[in-house]
Amino acid sequence: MTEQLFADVILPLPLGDMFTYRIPADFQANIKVGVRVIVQFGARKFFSALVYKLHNNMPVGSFDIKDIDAILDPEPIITPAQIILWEWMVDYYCCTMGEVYKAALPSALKLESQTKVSFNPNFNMPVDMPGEEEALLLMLQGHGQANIQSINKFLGKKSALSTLKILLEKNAVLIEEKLADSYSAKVQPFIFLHPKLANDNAIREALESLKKAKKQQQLLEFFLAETLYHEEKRPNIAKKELLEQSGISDTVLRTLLEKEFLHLQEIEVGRLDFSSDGEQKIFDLNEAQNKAFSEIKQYQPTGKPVLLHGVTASGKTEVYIKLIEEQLALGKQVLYLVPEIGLTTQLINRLKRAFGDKAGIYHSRFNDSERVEIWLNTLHEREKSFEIIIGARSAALLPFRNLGLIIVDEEHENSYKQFDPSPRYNARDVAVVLAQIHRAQVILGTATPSFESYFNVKTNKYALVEMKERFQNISLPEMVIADVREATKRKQMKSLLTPDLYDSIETALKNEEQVILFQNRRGFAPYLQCGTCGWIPKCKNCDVSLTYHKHLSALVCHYCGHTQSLPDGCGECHSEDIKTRGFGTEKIEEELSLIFPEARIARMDMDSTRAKKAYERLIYQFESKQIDILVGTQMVTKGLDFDHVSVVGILNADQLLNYPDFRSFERSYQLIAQVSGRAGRKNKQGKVIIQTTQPKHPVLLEVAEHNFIQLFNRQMSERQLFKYPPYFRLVKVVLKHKNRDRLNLAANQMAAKLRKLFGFNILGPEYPLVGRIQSWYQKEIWVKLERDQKLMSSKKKILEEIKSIKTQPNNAGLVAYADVDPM
DNA sequence: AGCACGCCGACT
DNA sequence: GTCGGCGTGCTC
Repeated sequence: MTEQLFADVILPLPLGDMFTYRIPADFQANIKVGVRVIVQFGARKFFSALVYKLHNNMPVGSFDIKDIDAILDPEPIITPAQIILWEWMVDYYCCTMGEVYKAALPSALKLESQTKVSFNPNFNMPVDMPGEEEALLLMLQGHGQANIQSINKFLGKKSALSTLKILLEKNAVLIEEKLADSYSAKVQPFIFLHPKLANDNAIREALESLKKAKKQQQLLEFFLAETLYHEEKRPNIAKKELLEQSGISDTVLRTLLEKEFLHLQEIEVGRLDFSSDGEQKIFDLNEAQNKAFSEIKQYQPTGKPVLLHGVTASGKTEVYIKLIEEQLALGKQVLYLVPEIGLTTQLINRLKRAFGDKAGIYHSRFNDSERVEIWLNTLHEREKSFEIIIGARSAALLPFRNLGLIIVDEEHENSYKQFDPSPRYNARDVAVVLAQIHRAQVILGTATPSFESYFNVKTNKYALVEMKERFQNISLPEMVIADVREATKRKQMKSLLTPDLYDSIETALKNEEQVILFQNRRGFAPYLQCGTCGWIPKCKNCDVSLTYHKHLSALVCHYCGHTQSLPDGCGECHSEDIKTRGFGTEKIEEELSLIFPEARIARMDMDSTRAKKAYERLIYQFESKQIDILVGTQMVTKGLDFDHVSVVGILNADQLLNYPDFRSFERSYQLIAQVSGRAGRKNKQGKVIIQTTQPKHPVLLEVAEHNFIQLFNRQMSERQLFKYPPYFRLVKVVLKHKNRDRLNLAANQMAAKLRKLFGFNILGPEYPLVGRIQSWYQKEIWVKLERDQKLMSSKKKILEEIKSIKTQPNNAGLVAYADVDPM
């Protein structure tokens, strides 16, 4: 083999060009593609870069070639398959290798000179610590935290990264990210009986001693009734649950803990089983599931992605579990993608139960050590390694060595698409490419296919497997369209409810059944308005009206979070006649409590689930029937399985239909069908009431008839006519600037250039729905590209234009980027 | 993305 | 006379 003198490396920077370093002679035997190396970049910055290519072509140019400083890994930390995937992502999503590298690797694996380092307090310094390492550790112990520059200075080295790597492996130091989230969010306090009260006698004595402390006695008794003396005997109860259900305060509990009658312990919540359906071991598939299972298997040799279109509650998960089992038996890895980890607790618990510690969860908000562990686990075969990775978007970028199956659950979800920062990839589409590279099977599962995927079925790129019946004889819900305008005219509206919805809720409550109400807007009122002059309070940073949040008694911007107090009067005419307009979840909650004062009502939206575990608590309370009516935003549409929901109400379908976007009908259909799927219980048909002022709207009629095909076909002819996806590819060019005039100038210039290149297939420049966010003015230009061979070169041309506009004089401070397949 | 270099205004 | 504002260009 010829000597390999040079290495092209990937730097964790948004730079398009490759950078070449010389490999010193004594490194040449150990360097490999895919290992990390430390390189100096610029005058004083050091990075851990990734070796992309080895060669002996002297680069041309008038610069000095620097040496590689150190090799960090004995073996590659990425796979050849990943490099192929990254190359595809760079071309397809108009991003750089560096950006993909940054997005893919957990931060502990990409030390940068900016990284903050601190001493790990749990580390015991061994006696034989090498002098340099010991000195550094003592310094860190004293200073608390240090950045890499100061460590370099301290050690008198150009780069201390290799020393740090060793200390990191010894677990002696912590780096920044680890500090930020070192406590995993997975634990929750639980209350146990103290070991001192091991027998009935001791318990009796304890209760006796609390004679004078009524509250304490009550709480202890309540605890015993819920645990030891409960029919489903259990050893503990969640602290939150105990306090909420007993209605006794935290201080009383604390005294009992101090008296050592009770005992508190943090327990990992991930292992907990909230669901009421008990142990669900893997069981046999029913007929429909078996049919789907064997159909999917038939497509395995063809390499075609499978779209699994199964109505809500058709039991897709069981089919997945069976398919996963099979792959595991073959010794293959499985990737199970979910849209948002936080909202899929039920599913994760189920998979965890089925596969135990063979299943690992991966998510960008996970703490870093855990992410590194999963990364290495996925890469190397170990005695105990994760064979199934359940994760959101970024899990598609893990270093799979032997992938056999990818499942993309809820493939229609737009949270698979990353907005910001680059790479702006869609994990669903990345998964399809990844499967191709590994020759693995990929299944896109959903109850409401995205039109893109269904189009791919129609054009024979994907195979279709359908599950048309719901599990356990639950029939599809009855769909009712309720005319709000008519009811208003006849003065039949009860606040926000049509008579149809009101009656249904009343009946459900009477029968002790549950209700879900959906309104895709949080807060109390979307905006306030002056009744005299029409003035509307707006955000000072963004061009949007402020949403009124009653419980905060404040106005909140939903784009930047800016919060201000309520105005005393109109900002223009000083009239005091300020009215609320429209309604959000908060208002619905309030109005309902007036109409149904006896009902237990809860709200589920971004505001009410912000606290840790608040989401899980709500789900638990709803499942255990502590809540009668759940009011929520999109969140209530996500894969929750409830047993006692008989009525689902969509408060305002118009708001969905009238959203100004070419996908609004697709979205409306998906949202309505998904919430509707929550209605229906064993042997009883559920009911869905859609409130609208457009009762004859074709989309609503099609949703009501469960007629997906007709809706799809009608939309397809429109998309074709107006050159939208899936017939055309969209590239959104986004321009941002703090100065409005500069932005407009640049945007017009850009649009003119693009028109020269692509003619009429250009829309804009236009302000997006919100023309200014956090003091940045924004404009968008939409490019519609034909799906042909020129696609790649067209994207390259767009990128060149973006590059050229950014480097033009006066355009400093201009942010410009391309978003391929925007959502 | 950073960061150094460089060219014009307000200050001891 | 200098300090510092940020616009421009480079990093193997």
